[in-house]
Amino acid sequence: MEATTPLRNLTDHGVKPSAQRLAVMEYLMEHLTHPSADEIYCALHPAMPTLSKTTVYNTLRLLTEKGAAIQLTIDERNVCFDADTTPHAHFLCTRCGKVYDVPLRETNLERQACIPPGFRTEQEAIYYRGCCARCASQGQADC
Amino acid sequence: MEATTPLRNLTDHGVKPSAQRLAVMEYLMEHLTHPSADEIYCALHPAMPTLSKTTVYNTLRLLTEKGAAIQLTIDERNVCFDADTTPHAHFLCTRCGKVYDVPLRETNLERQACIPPGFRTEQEAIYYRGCCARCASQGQADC
DNA sequence: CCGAAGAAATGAAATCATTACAAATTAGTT
DNA sequence: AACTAATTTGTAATGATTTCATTTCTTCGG
Repeated sequence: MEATTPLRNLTDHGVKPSAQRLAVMEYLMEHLTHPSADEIYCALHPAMPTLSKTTVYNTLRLLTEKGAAIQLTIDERNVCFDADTTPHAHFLCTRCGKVYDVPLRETNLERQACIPPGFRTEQEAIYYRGCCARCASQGQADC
Repeated sequence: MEATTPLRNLTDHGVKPSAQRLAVMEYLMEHLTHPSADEIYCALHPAMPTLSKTTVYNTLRLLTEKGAAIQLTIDERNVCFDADTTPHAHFLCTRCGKVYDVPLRETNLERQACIPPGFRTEQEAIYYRGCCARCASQGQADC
């Protein structure tokens, strides 16, 4: 699934490429660490000094609208993004703040809940919160 | 599960009662519509003019820490809250913004994903987004 | 190759949810 | 009543995100 390029990933999802959009897409594909808009901006800005934060926000919205990326609301502090659009869950460590990918046992997630008739599901997400292995081993009493 | 009172719901979860905490808890139990902190504040303020928004935020954090309520991050605009702490999923209609409860087929949600060893899960959530039945029927082309 | 029209990007200012903090109030205890 | 701790209050700060008017690119016909 990493066999595609940032450019193809844009065009395949109907996003007209630009230098900025390519940069954001490339960053997302190379950093599957669920970065926030601000993290992406700060990482890209040195090499692309004219990049504006608004453009990063606009691009991320476009990417999620077109299905080229996923928007995660697992962290109440800020939205973060994932270029891996295949079905998987996420785990937020409330100690270190890191968001981990978690594989799913079944891919047909909709089967899990009884969505009432007439409702049309467009996105689904499974979020876990807790303490990750690293924090648990290094951690204090509450871990 | 609605067989308890706001007062009991507080004390059973180790929350020392106060007029403000009771008011917030009572509002949550009577309005299972997943209100935000601001909605709760605006609803309670007329009858309790000295109530401050900070207290609402503090109380909601306390309630979720003690397990007397659930914090939902399904809406990226603001966190919202649910006094129903039994396992169930949520559906956000991106048209009207309403958050619906969705029953689960299986209650052992952790079985669903492969949480790596050493990770300790403290909360789990299943979120759906899409178009609710009401918006779909009233709705425009995209519904 | 040139210029118009539309699309995209920029940057500054506004918005809005949430938090920080210090002062005031209330509750609990001797 | 007096004292201490817990709670509440209100204002100010923070910080993510959006708005919007202006500027810069693209594209495309002539």
